[in-house]
Amino acid sequence: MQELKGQRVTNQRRLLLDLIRRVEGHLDADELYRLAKARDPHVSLSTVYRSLRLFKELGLVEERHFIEEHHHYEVKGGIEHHHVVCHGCGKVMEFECPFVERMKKDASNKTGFHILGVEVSMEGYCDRCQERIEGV
Amino acid sequence: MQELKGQRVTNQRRLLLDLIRRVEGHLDADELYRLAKARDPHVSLSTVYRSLRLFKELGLVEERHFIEEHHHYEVKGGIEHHHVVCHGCGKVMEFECPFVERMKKDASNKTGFHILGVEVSMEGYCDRCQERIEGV
DNA sequence: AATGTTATTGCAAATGATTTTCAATTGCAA
DNA sequence: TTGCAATTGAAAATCATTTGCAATAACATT
Repeated sequence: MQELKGQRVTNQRRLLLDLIRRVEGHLDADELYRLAKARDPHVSLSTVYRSLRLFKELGLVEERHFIEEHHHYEVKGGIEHHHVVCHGCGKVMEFECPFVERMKKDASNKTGFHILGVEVSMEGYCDRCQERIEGV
Repeated sequence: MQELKGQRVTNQRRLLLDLIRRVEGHLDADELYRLAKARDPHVSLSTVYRSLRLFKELGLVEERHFIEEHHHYEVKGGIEHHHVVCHGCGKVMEFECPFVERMKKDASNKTGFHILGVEVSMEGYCDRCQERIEGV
């Protein structure tokens, strides 16, 4: 967005980005911190946050807002997908949504916004939790 | 979810729910606190949070997760709608989305989840901010 | 390889949002 | 009107994230 001069490729950044890429799924800052510390015991949590913000600004990772307070991060790129979160156990599943393009146009017409991103998040109960609750 | 015994109808709860209902839009906890304090100077912020949580659990209000850290709340009921948030000025607009039912079925088939809620949130730039940025 | 500049780091303290603790108060059923 | 449990306000605690600052490390230039 701004400040694109002289970013440096540091060990911690390499490590962190590598981890985010390797671990597929939806890491939060703390999980990433723990993983990173396992490999390099003196990375700091601040650096994790700072790097996440940088990666986000550079468009390398995306930030997700699920039910919880804290955020989750995943690599950008690949197929666009969306998320269902289970209220029972917190499980997150991804799915592709064939309607987003149409929704985008539709919403743009209705609101006058120039729309950059669409996030569809659903909540409910995963198959396992349905059984547990309904006692099938 | 649990504990549905003996809830009491107190002045502050009446006041808070009344405010949320009266003020249409997307209040956050702090705005609600300020509004409430204007009418009854000694409501506390804790009570605002406690009441919001209660209302949410009772299904009276819904919690929204926009770009910002803190949450926004709006009365449940009325027509189901979704949100676009402007990156430039933070403006939030609502729109109705004709695809949600289809999306819900589609996602349910794909993931096996029993889906209770769908939230479509879009981000971009509102008409005013588009002009400002593109210098039209 | 040695140097200087400047981005980056780690740590600790600061912040912002929300939750909890606890003693005092209040709603409500008896 | 009494009694008890639910609710409240105020302050402290917690959780997620950010920031200030002095020490360190990257990288371009000698």
